[in-house]
Amino acid sequence: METIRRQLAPLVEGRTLERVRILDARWCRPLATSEVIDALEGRRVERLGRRGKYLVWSLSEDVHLAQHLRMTGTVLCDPDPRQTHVRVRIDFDGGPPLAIVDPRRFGTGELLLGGEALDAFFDARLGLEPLDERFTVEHLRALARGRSAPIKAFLLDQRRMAGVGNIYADEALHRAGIHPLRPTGRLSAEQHERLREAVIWALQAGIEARGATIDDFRHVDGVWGSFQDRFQVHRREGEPCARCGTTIVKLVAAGRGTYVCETCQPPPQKGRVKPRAARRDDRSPRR
DNA sequence: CGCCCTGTTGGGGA
DNA sequence: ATCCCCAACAGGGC
Repeated sequence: METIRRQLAPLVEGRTLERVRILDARWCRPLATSEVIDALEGRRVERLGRRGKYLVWSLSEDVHLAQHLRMTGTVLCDPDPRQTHVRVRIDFDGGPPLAIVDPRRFGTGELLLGGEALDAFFDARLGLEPLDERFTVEHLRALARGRSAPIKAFLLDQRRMAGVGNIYADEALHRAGIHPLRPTGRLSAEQHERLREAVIWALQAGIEARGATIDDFRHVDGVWGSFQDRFQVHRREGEPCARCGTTIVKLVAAGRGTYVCETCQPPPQKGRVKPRAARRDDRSPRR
């Protein structure tokens, strides 16, 4: 399987889930597998969509399934019977069956009854997507104001902006010339502008490298590798920075392996922090 | 061969 | 608000 809109959606939209087998009880926790199966079987797929890193199955009678593939999940169409790590199997009223395959078993499927429950689920988890036209520099600055967390943690927090993963964060920070450990709230206005541009650039570069669209997932056999070749810093420890030649180093930020050119991305000052007078316009940031 | 570390993610508890 | 660890497995280095 390659994509949501282009391949998977045409395959499943309009079809009825005839039989759903959940082979891994953890997939739909905390609900029981029987509960989820009962809610899904016999319903028609109205639309297969995407929100952030979630794949969203919208079924008849306003029933929704928010599926996340996490690290190692894939959706396979008409899988080999010997396929390992099959966690969910779906048979339709016609067309090939689907298998949700996930060696590491991090993937999840959340049953959401009604559009309100669906929106509440995502409102609690996802911010605007960087490619959303509403994601302006002003929006970014408002989100960043007053935050002390490292900018990399900020980028990875899906509640602030949705859809940016570890690789995109590294690539964007390198392009913007910002060190991943810089405190989010201390970036200049110009850095916010550069960062916004860089995140959008990184997402579009990834999309283009795979010949994909924004609604496509990365779980495509053989396509992921071609994207890796384009990384500027991610997983390039010990290699020279393409821009300045400095050796790329690896560190940990936000609990994730993080790659950086410390010439292009100057580290924040270490040691004690200078005491700062309280700022006048210290309004509490939204939410 | 075994042990240890790492990882395309997100949540819960400290 | 932030940080750390955890989920469960495969693959690579030693």
